[in-house]
Amino acid sequence: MLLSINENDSRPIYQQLAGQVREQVSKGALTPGDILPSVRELSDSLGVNMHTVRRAYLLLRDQGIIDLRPGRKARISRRKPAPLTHDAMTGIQVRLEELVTDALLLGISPEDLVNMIKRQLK
Amino acid sequence: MLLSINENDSRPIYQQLAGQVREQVSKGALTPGDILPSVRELSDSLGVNMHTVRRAYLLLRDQGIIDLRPGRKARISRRKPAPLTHDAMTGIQVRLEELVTDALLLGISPEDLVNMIKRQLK
DNA sequence: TAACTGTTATATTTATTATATAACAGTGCA
DNA sequence: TGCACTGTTATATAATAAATATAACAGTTA
Repeated sequence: MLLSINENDSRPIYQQLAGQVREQVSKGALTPGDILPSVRELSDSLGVNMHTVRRAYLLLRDQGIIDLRPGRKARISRRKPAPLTHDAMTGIQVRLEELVTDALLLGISPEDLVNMIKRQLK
Repeated sequence: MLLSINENDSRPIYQQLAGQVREQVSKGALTPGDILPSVRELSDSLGVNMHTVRRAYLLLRDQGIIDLRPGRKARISRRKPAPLTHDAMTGIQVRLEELVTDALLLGISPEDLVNMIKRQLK
């Protein structure tokens, strides 16, 4: 398990943590049944509040990524992730379009962007 | 001129508006010398506060996209876009990272994003 | 001049993020 | 059976960002 906080990332801590778990699940580094650190354990090691970690876990639970049960540690869920809504899809689409055009304005080609995405996965 | 607010876009209004102007400049729908709506005009038509629109204009001015002079309407700048700075590059990088993880949180894989970029080029 | 323009100033509201403390209830192990 | 862990709930507080509300000032233009 590798979870960390990036100061240069403008997103809130709980979103970073949830994103990292989601990413490791999609990579296969975390598989169904795997146990996550407890909220207190992780918040202590990261130096953040318990509720900040918990919020990440709640987000992951709502997205069907993990299972939470009182008294037990969080586990990667065996359930299938919730289906994607149309609104959520178009929101991402719009942002991607603007990112591509902004990058073009700066002299970054779409190919560069694709490479940046791939580099991000390593 | 077509500027609008997308409820499905999680970014603040002023960032959406600035992004739309940048996009139209890169597409050629707006060219140097073109006049933007006044802050009051645009804020009235969008149903938002004057200062929200102004904030978008200030952002665009700082990016060298538009010229602002007291008493005159905002115009698309004739100046050349600033050369690609390290900060601009990391800005794109950060936005891309945010977009990728936001997409991941929604269940959109990085491969899907790559396909969306490629589809956008056709 | 009059009606527009961007600009500055101040203050308030709202929502989000993160923290701080405390207690409660379920789980699992020695 | 205890006891130390677990998630859970509750409350409250602080800091920040985003957006609004009002008002006034100064430059531009018809």
